[in-house]
Amino acid sequence: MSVTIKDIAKHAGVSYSTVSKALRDSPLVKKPTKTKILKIAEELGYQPNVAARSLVQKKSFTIGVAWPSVERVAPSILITKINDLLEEHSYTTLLSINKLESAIATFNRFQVDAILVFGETEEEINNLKIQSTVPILYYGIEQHSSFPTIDVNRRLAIKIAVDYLQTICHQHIAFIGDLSSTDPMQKDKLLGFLEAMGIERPSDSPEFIVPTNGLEVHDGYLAAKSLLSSNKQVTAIVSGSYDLTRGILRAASEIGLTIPTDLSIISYDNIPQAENLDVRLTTVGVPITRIAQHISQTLLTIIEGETAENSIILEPELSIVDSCAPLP
Amino acid sequence: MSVTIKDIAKHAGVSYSTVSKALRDSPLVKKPTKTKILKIAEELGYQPNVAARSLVQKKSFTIGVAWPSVERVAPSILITKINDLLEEHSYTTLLSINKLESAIATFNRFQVDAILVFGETEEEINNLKIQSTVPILYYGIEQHSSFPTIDVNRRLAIKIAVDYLQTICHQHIAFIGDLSSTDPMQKDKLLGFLEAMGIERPSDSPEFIVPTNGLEVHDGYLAAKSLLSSNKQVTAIVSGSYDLTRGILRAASEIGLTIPTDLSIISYDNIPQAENLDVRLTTVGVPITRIAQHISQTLLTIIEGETAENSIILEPELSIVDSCAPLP
DNA sequence: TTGTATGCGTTATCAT
DNA sequence: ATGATAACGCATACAA
Repeated sequence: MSVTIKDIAKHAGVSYSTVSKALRDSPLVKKPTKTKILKIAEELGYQPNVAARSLVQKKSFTIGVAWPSVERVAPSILITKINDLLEEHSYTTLLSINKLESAIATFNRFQVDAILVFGETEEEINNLKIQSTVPILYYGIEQHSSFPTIDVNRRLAIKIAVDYLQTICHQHIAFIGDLSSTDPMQKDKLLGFLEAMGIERPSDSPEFIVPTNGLEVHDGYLAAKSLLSSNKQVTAIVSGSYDLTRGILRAASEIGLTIPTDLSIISYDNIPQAENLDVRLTTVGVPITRIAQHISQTLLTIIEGETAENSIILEPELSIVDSCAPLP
Repeated sequence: MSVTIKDIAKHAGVSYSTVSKALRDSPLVKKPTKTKILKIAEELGYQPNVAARSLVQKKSFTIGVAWPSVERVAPSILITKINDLLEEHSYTTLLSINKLESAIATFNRFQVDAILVFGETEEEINNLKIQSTVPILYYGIEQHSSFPTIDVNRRLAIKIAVDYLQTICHQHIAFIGDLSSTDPMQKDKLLGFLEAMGIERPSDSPEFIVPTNGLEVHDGYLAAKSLLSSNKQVTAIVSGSYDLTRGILRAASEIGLTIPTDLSIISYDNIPQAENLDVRLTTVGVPITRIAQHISQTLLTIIEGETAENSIILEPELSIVDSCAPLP
């Protein structure tokens, strides 16, 4: 049986409403009584009952995150960041790994203050039978006007990378990316490459588009190995993800290519580079901290009831460092 | 504003206590009224308020999962399975990625019925300041008597693998595993290898212990490449994880070794092998479905208030298939 | 400054 | 078979 404010009241010899005020640090209660009550609460290991509180306040200070694909690594870093930011505003995040439909139902029953949905396709969202009382924010689907959405412009990111390579005189530029799944995020990157290179269909220029079988380091390694061992005169590679890039670097070093002298690389990326690589990577993308800030800010806004702007698209930045050099 | 049983009552022209009974499918209410009420509830998109319910029932039918390290892939498959099993008993799981201390606090405030803690070290657990009203089950720490624990005998698993290889005449057996972190689970596997081989310290026989820099496919690939290119006469490899094994297979095939003719491999593993590899792997470990069943069963038991057996250790199985053959 | 009373949405008990 | 009412833990408007 857990301890309630009434227990504290009994110990302190005051009424339980005084305890309630003291715990909420109300100015309506004298310093001495307040400290005394706080001390007793501490000793008794009091934890406020969210159920009771959210019943009366109609607010739980909790944000539900629907996350059907726990297996994916990239979003998990983002979630951690968002969680930290929301914590600063005294909100807690709770994740559900159920199917989207039942995750939303659960969060509604729990009366969370807002729901964040991660990387579902637009079709899944439109097929939802459920109507949610709680406001929902979607991340990682294509822009759409009928519900609030926040996303990253991946197409433009890759385009920026290619454009930059071209301005520093590269012509034989290859794209290594994962096209094995139906993941729209990965497809978007290819589209950016095609657009920047002025290619209509991938089949028009298959020699410079190297599809991988996944997003792991080894997938990048295999793709780069096959590309670089062939005798195509590639001078630059645009990589679809940080992990793929790590594999590419490994392949290049095995073949004896120096970065950026023999080969330039720009990596799509929005995660901080913890790992110490041989080269500091030139990257393009939206920094993950910026994404996290936007998402948590938007969540707080829609909780306030102010209808936030629908369809926010974050624009990528090119961060030029060492893995990329102009052609003579 | 969300719809309550009172709203339904108004629409149906009955008292709200009747609605409550109807929704809970009580036999105390007539068929016609029941169906009518259910229909209205459906139309109005009614979702029961967990706060109110758990306040009076002192039960939320929810299990909190403390999961501070979202980034790791292996446990996520396990969580998904546990979630499915609990769902069959009409329990919902909610994950928290906060630090253990605040995750437990949150779950206590939410009055979840039980908490499952994933892969913390014993030290962290002993340092917890917080006292939890809610029963806690720990997974993936060393056995300990003072709180309920469930874990897998990894040491024995690797030992079984080595023993088996020795009975089929292998002598030059190598171990490839991740020793880069302080993860006790990985250390345990090494201990099993040392024990089975009769080695005191790793430094006594460094040529057959190949540490990797992580648990990814590529880490296994690199380790195997260096091991197999050297001229040590290794006839069998015991691998610390499924991903490492994938890398090892890749390296072997590049070098031109046929499995199991030229090289036997036993992989530690407790995940189902979705991927189609060239060889069906001989594995050792506790099947993940069995782990999930034990965990969810134990959770339900401790919720009932029956003090479950402390420190359950699941014993591994050897599953002999194709990647392993006797030496002539 | 402190105490009393009311209501949040639901279940459960009791009366009709 | 249905309705009225108390109780769960808490916040808050109001009374003292």
